Amino acid sequence: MTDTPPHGRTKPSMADVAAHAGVALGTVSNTLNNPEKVREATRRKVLSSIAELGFVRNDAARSLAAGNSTSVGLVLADLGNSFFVDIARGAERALRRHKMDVLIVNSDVDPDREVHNLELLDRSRVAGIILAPLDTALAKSPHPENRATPTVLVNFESPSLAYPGVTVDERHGGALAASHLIALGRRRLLFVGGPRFLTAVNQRWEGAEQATAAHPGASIEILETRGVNIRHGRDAGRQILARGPGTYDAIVAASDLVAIGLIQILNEVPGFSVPSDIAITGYDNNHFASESAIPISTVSQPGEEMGAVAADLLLERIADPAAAARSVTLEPRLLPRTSTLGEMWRRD
Amino acid sequence: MTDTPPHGRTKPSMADVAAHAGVALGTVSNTLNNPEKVREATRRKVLSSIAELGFVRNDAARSLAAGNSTSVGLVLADLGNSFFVDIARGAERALRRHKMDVLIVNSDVDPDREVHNLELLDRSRVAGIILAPLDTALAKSPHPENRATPTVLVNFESPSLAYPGVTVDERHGGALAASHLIALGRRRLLFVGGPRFLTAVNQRWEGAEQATAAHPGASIEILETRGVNIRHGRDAGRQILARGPGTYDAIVAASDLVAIGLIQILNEVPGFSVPSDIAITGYDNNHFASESAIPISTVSQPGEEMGAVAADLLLERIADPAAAARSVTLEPRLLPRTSTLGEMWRRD
DNA sequence: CGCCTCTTTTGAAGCGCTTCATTTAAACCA
DNA sequence: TGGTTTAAATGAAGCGCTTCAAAAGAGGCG
Repeated sequence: MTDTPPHGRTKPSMADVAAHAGVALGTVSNTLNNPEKVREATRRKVLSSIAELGFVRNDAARSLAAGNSTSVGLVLADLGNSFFVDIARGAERALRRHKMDVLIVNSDVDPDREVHNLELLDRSRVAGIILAPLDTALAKSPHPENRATPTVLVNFESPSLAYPGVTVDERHGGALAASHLIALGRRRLLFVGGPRFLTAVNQRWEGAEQATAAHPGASIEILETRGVNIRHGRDAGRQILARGPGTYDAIVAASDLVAIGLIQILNEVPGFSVPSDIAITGYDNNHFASESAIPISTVSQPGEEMGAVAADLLLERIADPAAAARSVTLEPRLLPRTSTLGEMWRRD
Repeated sequence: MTDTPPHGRTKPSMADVAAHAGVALGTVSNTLNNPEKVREATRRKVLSSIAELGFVRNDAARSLAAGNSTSVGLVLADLGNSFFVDIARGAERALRRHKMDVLIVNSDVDPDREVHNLELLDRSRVAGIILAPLDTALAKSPHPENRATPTVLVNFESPSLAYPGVTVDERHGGALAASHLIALGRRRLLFVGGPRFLTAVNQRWEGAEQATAAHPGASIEILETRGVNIRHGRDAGRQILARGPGTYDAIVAASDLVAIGLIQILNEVPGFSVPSDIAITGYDNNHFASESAIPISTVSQPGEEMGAVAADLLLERIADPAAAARSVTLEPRLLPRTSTLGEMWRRD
């Protein structure tokens, strides 16, 4: 009945607000962006007009005019993987301190979508991009060596070191697991994981191998799997049983999921048990690693910290795009639990 | 040394491309948006200039000028919860068919951040928003009844039905679980979950209660917990043991995590086992529900379908914002597994 | 009261694009 | 070949904002 602003129909612009408040366009802009430049009375007038009209600033116009953006894009390889969610959380935490927002795009393990998402963010003119690919997918990117948008890599090293990046020392992680088992008195180790062409898997294996080699009397073999999911762990478990229980007294699994699969199969054998007969370590500190029936000793990747460090590197890069790319390597941490320590370890 | 375009320095604009190709600005635009209006030869010239200069269209400018956007915002309550990731996947699948992109923002269970994220997307002038809140958080939104951006709700019903929405029939899910247990011959049921003020939990309980009431001879009690994580399941398990094993012969857990916790505790008791002594159902079809040592019978929420339906509703709304809000309720599905069927059920 | 300084406010230019009324070139037909 | 259609290309207007030089207003002081 009245002529109150229509309900969310046409979105009011700054000009509408200015007219309604009886001030100039620039004053509205200042009220929002440089309030200290606007007299108290004026500011109040403007703010109440904004409220009354339900004005919402158009960020597309803002960033076009200002030539910068306050959002950062985060390209994640797989939202189903909690490691990437941790990265997102860490990045968000760090960026929120600088009043920046995070837009996440999910590539869902598909390299084509990763490229598409990268392009999407380029077009959107976000302030910067944090790219967390799955292994070697970046190679497929169209402008791998020279992206216009400031970019930081997580979990994968730029072959040319053209980008700043955050990685975790996978070799050290593998070594940590093997050393832990050896320290517990185990001698006949087996590494379970694959495929080997996955950089992370291969480095974990190399680390485990080296650590074992450094210890006379200990030996390690490898059982290559086709993936690192629970299913692959179960398959591997059956193969191990076929080789005869007692062939190995410890397993370094390439992932927590593999470890869970192994335990499910091995624990089915009467009179055989984890960890007394075979101690097992996982990798990733998957949420369920600590929650499963037999809490799994694991190597923890500092996902949140990686995200936070990546955010910091990105902010540096945005501030000075010309500076040399700085790379950070974080150390994984061993979290011993029941699957190696047995009853010595209790939850909580 | 040469004056080739500087490496990713200043981003070339359409005007640069036009100059380089020796055509008018509008022609470049047409090459990109209405190629059929441009002569073959011209188009090629433009395209090669684009490639040569490394031109990337500025979407902020595009959507400002065009007055529309090709991205949809997805506000997720908790990326750590695979249910929400499923929703994202479904929405993406549906929107990709219409060449629309999805930007995800994570509220991380914080209602304030949810509001902030909503505002962020409003400002970004995305084409529409799919909001998947955790329970009743929407009530905190500043303009709950009248958002300017087309919005669709997932997993939570708009109190005033002002928005289209997709929900799942939680009551039916609870009934499904209870009926299943009763059909297996169980009679002394217990519902474990909480807190009750969570709509979903309460409705699951109501459904279970009604289904049980419909069956003479069967009874159901409730054990309210403070949350629906594994920890809460373990706590509840200890309480149940304190009441004496045998008090109940079946449990309807409000979530898979609770079910896992319960099983961990109950299975520790010698001579007592799931499901022979107590059958247990979970809820959510969490990824680990089928992968845990005792695969858990569960009620599956069609997360991906919910996301896809939400996307369709949103597209409808974008096309005709004035149309009445349409709401869709999907039915959950019971997935019987070992935790109720025992050895009758085998993985795969 | 008048002059000078500091604070506010103004409004036009321009960010990079889409659109569309015009102009120009090509194609067709008698 | 001249006139008419149709296809292609042009370029100015304008999307909603930030910026900034310039104008206006407010104080301050002798």
